[in-house]
Amino acid sequence: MAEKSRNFIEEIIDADLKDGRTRKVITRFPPEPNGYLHIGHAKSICLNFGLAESYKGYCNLRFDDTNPVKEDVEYIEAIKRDIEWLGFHWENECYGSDYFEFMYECALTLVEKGLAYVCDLTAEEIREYRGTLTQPGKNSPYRERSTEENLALFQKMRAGAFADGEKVLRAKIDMASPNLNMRDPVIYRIVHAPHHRTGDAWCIYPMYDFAHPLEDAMEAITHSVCTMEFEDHRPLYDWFIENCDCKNVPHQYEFARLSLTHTLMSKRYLKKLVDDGVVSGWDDPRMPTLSGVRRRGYTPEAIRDFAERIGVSKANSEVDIKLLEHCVREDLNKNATRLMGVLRPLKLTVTNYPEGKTETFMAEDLPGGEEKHEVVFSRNLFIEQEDFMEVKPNNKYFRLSVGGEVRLKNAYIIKCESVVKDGQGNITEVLCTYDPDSSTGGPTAGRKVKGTLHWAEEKTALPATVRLYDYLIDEQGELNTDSLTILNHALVEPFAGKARGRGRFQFIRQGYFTIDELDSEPGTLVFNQIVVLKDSFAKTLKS
RNA sequence: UGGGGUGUAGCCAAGUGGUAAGGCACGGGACUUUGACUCCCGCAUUCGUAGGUUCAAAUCCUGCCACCCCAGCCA
Repeated sequence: MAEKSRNFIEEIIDADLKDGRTRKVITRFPPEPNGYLHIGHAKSICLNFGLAESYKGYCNLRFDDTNPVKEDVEYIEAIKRDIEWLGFHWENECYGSDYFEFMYECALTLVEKGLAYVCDLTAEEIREYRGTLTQPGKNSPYRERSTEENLALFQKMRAGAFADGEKVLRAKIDMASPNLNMRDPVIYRIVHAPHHRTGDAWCIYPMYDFAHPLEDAMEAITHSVCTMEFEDHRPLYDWFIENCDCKNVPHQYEFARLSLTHTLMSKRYLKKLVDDGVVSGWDDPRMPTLSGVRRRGYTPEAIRDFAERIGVSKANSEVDIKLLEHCVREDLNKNATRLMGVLRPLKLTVTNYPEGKTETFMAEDLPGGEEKHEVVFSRNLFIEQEDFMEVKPNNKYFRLSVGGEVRLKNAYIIKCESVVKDGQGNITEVLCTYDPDSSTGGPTAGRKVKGTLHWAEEKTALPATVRLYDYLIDEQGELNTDSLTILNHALVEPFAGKARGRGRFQFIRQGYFTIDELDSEPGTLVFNQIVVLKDSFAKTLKS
């Protein structure tokens, strides 16, 4: 049995700790409050909070709210709820906007050092001056303004003297750098829009590249872990830390973001699904959001286990969603209360069982477990339509057919004697006899029969609405609107009533059904079916 | 065709000069009052590729190939 290997970031930290560069590990999880967290964020959350946990440091939750037009307080609460649900605790709840004054001071420092200037070029002109991937850019005509003029102009920007887009503050670095991020990046832009936290206190807002390192420095972050696309922003990150004379020197490290097969995770698409009404909201059980999979019955333990298993590396990869499903099943299998349920009821009458008689059997909550609940048996039952065929198709058929025997789980072995049909020839009822000695502990309890069926008793079973969330995309890769939501009625054992709102249970064979904790509709169950958003659907959204 | 990054099994991923961990998936078998679970067994003579160094290379060197990211006043 091999030891759990350390990921490359842990090795960096080990080295930093060893040679004294770091005394206490401080990380941060810095979402922009512009959408809900999804499984991809879970990887980052587990990494950042997990690192802090295992090195006995701490992790801050920081809302990177430097762009007022995209952000909203609605998302802040949702994000906090999801992180807590995953089981992590932040040391400090921070906001980039809390540091606006500090960032402004830093910008002033850069201006005073001659390392930043106010530029009057339009957005289009800046793009033209930036050059291309293969050609160097050229200097802005405003690049050589005097420090005094820059100071005055920047202060006027803050004071609201200019309209949106009229001027920007830029870092003076190198317009010929092969790294486009270093070609005099914009660090402040004018946005006359109310900010969800600072209101109209500001009309200039710092850009990510400028704000992020300063936020990290402000919070004494030691290891600023982000995704690969920021790798070539690192020289800029270091440039700001150095030139703004930061006391704390954080370092940025990058890892590959999570990509899952059959799943779309960009906020842009998820937001479109919500805005277009394709789903009922960010927490629709078909969504790959944390709030969505939570409603689908995923557990935080399963997600954390998944994050652990996929590892952390720099290789861009696509993880098979089967691994996520495996983690969920494994956790559910250990902890999910077992109940029986019948989705599409087919009447079953035990003809040799006395009318009016009932018996109570004990059913294990978990296989082999101590906890049990009662199930009532009588002459009048229901089984799943799918579990019956008048004529068995072959010898690999494990369910009930005329002349065949099966066990009703937790109860008796029954034999199908005949069926009742309606005028159209549809089977409306199955007539069976039972073996009175075959219940648990009985003389013939050990008899081997082909299969075991779930069942529900006519009078004691609870009706419930089961919502089957099916694939958004059919096998041909086309959007199948008919399958979006299928409502079914089901009968479940009385125990379901007690479990409602907290329990999870395994249902029938293939899937896990969970009790929807967030749905207000009583007795609503959600079929644990993963949402599939195939590439073709991504194309549909793009067009 | 500028810069940055990544290539180990169908999918992730360890491995840091001493002869390819582990998980998922998959296949076979045992067990079973869930066709589930559990338990066994199998699954890379080879690490993108071509050379080189070495007693020894996935690991070091050189060339080549493939894929990802960057030209927002988004993050």
